[in-house]
Amino acid sequence: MNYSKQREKILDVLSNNAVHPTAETLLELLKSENANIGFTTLYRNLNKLAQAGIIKKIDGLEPSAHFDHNTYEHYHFICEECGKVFDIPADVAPNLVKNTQSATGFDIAGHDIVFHGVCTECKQKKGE
Amino acid sequence: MNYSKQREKILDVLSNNAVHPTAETLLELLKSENANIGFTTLYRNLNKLAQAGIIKKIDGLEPSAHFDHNTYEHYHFICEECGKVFDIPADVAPNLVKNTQSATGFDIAGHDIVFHGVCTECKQKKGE
DNA sequence: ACTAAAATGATAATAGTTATCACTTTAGGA
DNA sequence: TCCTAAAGTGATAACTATTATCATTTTAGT
Repeated sequence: MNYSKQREKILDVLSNNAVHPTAETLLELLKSENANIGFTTLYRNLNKLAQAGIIKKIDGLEPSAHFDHNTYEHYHFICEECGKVFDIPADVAPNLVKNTQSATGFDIAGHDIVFHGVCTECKQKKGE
Repeated sequence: MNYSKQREKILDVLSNNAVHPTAETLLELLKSENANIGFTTLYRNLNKLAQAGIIKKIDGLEPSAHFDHNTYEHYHFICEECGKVFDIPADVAPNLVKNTQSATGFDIAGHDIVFHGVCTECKQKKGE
């Protein structure tokens, strides 16, 4: 990754504004500091930095929502190879809501855990 | 919520295809069963059913991604009132990845927990 | 059956993001 | 220091997933 003035500025603004901005918010922040960076460049650099592990991207891991007939509590795993979504039993995270509620004092209405990685089947295929 | 032929069919297909389909996949499934339901109707009903708690919507809870300079492990809480994102310490879910890995055998490359609800500040405002 | 409320679906619009591509910048030799 | 290939930029267009609009149809209770 070569140096670029723009990327440095983006990282700088991001470091000094740890408020989990969206790309849009970042664009405004950059503009207010007279750094007119095109949104293409912003998106490109955010993705590049996230891929390099320098920043973290918080999202649903996928653009489109999935729908589920099972409304009992459970979580999800999205396979990066085949794109399939698997159910994860809720007991992998016991007392999660209780712990979080007492740690923060927030009213928690709901939550989702999304894992991503490689499922058993695709793991085997890759090993072949 | 009044009865509708279309909604019944959507629920039917969803129940018999517990593979967490996206709206697009559902549309294809419906078409393959000769139920030509417009995508507007599909989206409307999926949202309606999710709101009624009959099905579950799996997504990132927000359309746009947020970026975070802190790459240490932590989770997120999105306030439904003010839209702010708060950090949640990782220790609310001890051994989460280990538990999930041993429960499934999948290779877990990463995960995210997103809580939603009402933050302390907005809770107070609502109480006033 | 009559009617108001609810639902449909075609069309258009929107949001957030990625693709394209001509131009510019960077970085490491010769 | 200058040359060049690789990397980066940014304007424009495109794309994907989803919601808004609204005339038409269906539902359900008198």
